[in-house]
Amino acid sequence: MTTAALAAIRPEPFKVACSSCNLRELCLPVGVSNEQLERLDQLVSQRRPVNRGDSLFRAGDAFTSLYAVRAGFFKTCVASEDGREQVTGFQMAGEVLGLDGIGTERHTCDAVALEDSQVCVIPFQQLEELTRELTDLQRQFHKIMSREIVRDHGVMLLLGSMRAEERLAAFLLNLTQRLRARGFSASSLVLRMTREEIGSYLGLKLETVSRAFSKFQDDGVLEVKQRQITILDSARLQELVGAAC
Amino acid sequence: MTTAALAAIRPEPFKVACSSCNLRELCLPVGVSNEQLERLDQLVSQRRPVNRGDSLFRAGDAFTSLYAVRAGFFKTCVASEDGREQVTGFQMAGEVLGLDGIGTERHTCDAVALEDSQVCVIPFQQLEELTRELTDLQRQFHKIMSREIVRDHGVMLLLGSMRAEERLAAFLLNLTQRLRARGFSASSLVLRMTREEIGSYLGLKLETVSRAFSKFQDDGVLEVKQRQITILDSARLQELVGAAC
DNA sequence: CGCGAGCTTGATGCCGATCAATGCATGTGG
DNA sequence: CCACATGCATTGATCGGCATCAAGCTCGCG
Repeated sequence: MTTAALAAIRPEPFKVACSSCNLRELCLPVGVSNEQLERLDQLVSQRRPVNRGDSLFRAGDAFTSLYAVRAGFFKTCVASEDGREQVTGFQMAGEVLGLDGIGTERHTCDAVALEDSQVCVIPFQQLEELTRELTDLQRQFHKIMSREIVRDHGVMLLLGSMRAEERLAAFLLNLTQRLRARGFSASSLVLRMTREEIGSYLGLKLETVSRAFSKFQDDGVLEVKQRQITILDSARLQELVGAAC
Repeated sequence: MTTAALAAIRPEPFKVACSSCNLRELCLPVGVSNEQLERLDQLVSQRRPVNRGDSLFRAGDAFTSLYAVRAGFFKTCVASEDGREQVTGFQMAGEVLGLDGIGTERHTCDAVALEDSQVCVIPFQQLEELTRELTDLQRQFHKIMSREIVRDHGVMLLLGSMRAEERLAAFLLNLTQRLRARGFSASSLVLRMTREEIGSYLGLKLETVSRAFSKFQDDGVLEVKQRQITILDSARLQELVGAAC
């Protein structure tokens, strides 16, 4: 039996190839033609597993690569000198980690896996080289960076001008929207992060997050069972968020 | 008399050329060699004045160009659907505006001049083409985007975990640091924005900003005369900010 | 000079932080 | 298998920082 036939029977469980990745419509390859994708496949040849609780990189680490979340869930957080910590984002499949490191060639935040995860390693210097040749890839890379900036502005609006329940509502709607784009239910989700992590992201204490969840449950907007959330009244959740998130 | 001689006597007051711009060590040309700079000069051929109070672009406008602040001072702000507004940044000479528009090909925030200003217009599509050829330019462009992301993370930390006086201290130190990089005094500055705009940026009401200024003055940290600020005790200001900004 | 935008300062109230106790799920060793 | 520890979440009571409301003040400008 040929190796090709063998591969057909028992394919590599996680073949490292953007061209055959089911996330390619959400990730770096968006808009890149199939023949050009082969070039990207050569570049993104390495996978790296990250266990729950482990960090993919830490603030201060030398920057060499970007990472695309292949499976799992991450948080990124920055710390101030006196130890205060701020979660700056949560990343799910298809999203890119490490953009913060380009500017100074050192990472400026920690990226921590919130469940057992796997990332695709994208060596940055080679990516820059390839984007010089593949204009579609260049365009998509620039869009990813720009959207990160726009996302951050949305969080600044949230932190600067919304009240606790509005923040939580905006957070939940953002999560479900991203989950829906990945084919998951729009009304049922399992939180991968603790109340404390949600609070840090939203500029609230964990007790306040918990109270807001309880309030939403009392009002019939959500059903909350620990980290299992069901959205009962999506319209009301929308109303609670006056913001453009 | 030749035109060259004429030009020597009465040069164009604002020649549009990165190669002869005194901001080139802060702006897009950082790290770009002199011969390559000529290519950039061809691209950045247009200046645009923006009067105080006018906007350079607004949320929803089609995105075509980036803008480098040549002279003056800007704020960028996003608005939520229900009218709440959040200042997302203040930009001074050498800083780049418009990065938010790349992702969706529409601007997502307003950029408003806080004093009579002038920007260099950088047509984005042509910039992308040029970065494919000039690796130093590409590198610098990516760094500028990345630093914007890192800056935003710093603001998120500030908004999420600092108290009023800490926020104002961090804001002032950030401003003076950027002014110093432009050759201005590290201890004396004139604010170009109102208390309300500072408050919006810092997630505070204008009264709180005003009180924090008064407190700093009472404590001998600052001298405050309307918008004329003198820093008397820079070390104490640093202490007030535990953060890594 | 008088107007108005922006700033300061005071009095009061509320939202979310803080402190504290309990509940609940998971895991571990006796 | 149960007892207990541990981590996370919920809920209540109290407190404090900042928002809000309100009144004057300053300065530039027509």
